[in-house]
Amino acid sequence: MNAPDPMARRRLKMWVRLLGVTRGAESHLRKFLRVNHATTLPRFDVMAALYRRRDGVTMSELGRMLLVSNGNATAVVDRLEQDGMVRRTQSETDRRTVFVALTVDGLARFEGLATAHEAEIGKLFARISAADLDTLTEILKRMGKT
Amino acid sequence: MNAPDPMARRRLKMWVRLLGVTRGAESHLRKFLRVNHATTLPRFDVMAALYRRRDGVTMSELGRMLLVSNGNATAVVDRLEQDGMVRRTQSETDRRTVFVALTVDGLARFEGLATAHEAEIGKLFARISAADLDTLTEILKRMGKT
DNA sequence: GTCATAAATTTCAAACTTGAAATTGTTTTG
DNA sequence: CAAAACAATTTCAAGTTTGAAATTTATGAC
Repeated sequence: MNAPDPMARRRLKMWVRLLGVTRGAESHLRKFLRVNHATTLPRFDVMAALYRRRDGVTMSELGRMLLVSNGNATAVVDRLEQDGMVRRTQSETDRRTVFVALTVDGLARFEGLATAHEAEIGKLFARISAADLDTLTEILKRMGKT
Repeated sequence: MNAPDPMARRRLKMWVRLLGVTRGAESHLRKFLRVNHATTLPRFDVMAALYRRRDGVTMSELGRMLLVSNGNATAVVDRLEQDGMVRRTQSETDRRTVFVALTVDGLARFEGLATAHEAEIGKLFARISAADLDTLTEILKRMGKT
């Protein structure tokens, strides 16, 4: 019947590991952001994306950067806007498109968060050797190219 | 001011890649399960956990296996139970604990899903060389040991 | 120019997820 | 034994996430 493909099996094992490590780290980060900084991972992710693109991005771009749906982007941006971290601006040239950008407050807030976040990631993955780190990043980079 | 730690910076880059690859793959799988098999990733994950532990597991164990909260486990199991894929049984010896297990239907359903899922993972990661695959799995295995 | 098509965003319902509080049951300790 | 401490699960409110449908605006074909 189903000829068990050994390569597919190995790929599956890899995927299970990948998912496990990622979920574990996400869980840790979520707790870190909540307890130490009264925020959440999705909010942080949105702010990080807006920090990289300081001039502002459209809602669609934002969704694409974070690999989330439009509806999701809308919801998180709504809440960040209510908190004054983020500002929406309608495009002059195309009235369908909306730009989002960090406010001054949002920028200041994010810079604090980013420092703490980077330090926490540093701790979280402290046990990985420099060699493993680079190997891993390289392989992941290759995997990302689709 | 903040002495930028080069190692922490590299760890952050790795994490961003890791998250990107994982989210991309999750997205793909979610769509695959929805379109081709009318189910969802969390449901699949629960069924997979119950398949590995055919005798049944407690709700707590289930949550721990999947790295999700108790509340989450309860909700997904509720829905799977309504669909007849899963059965709850109270423990005889400790009336607080509840065992969950696949029903006969659930088992049959999962076996179909698992085959298709493994094949899809095979396709999804087909471009990774065997060498990269093993290196990656090894590194992830080391990372998981916490 | 009009109309069909496409694009950008929001809205919506349903599902998922979390963490805290509540419930129920067990165990330990004074 | 009584009561405090602990454990397993569920309930709950809030937030996140999805994909589909609706809305608004732009563009291309005729």
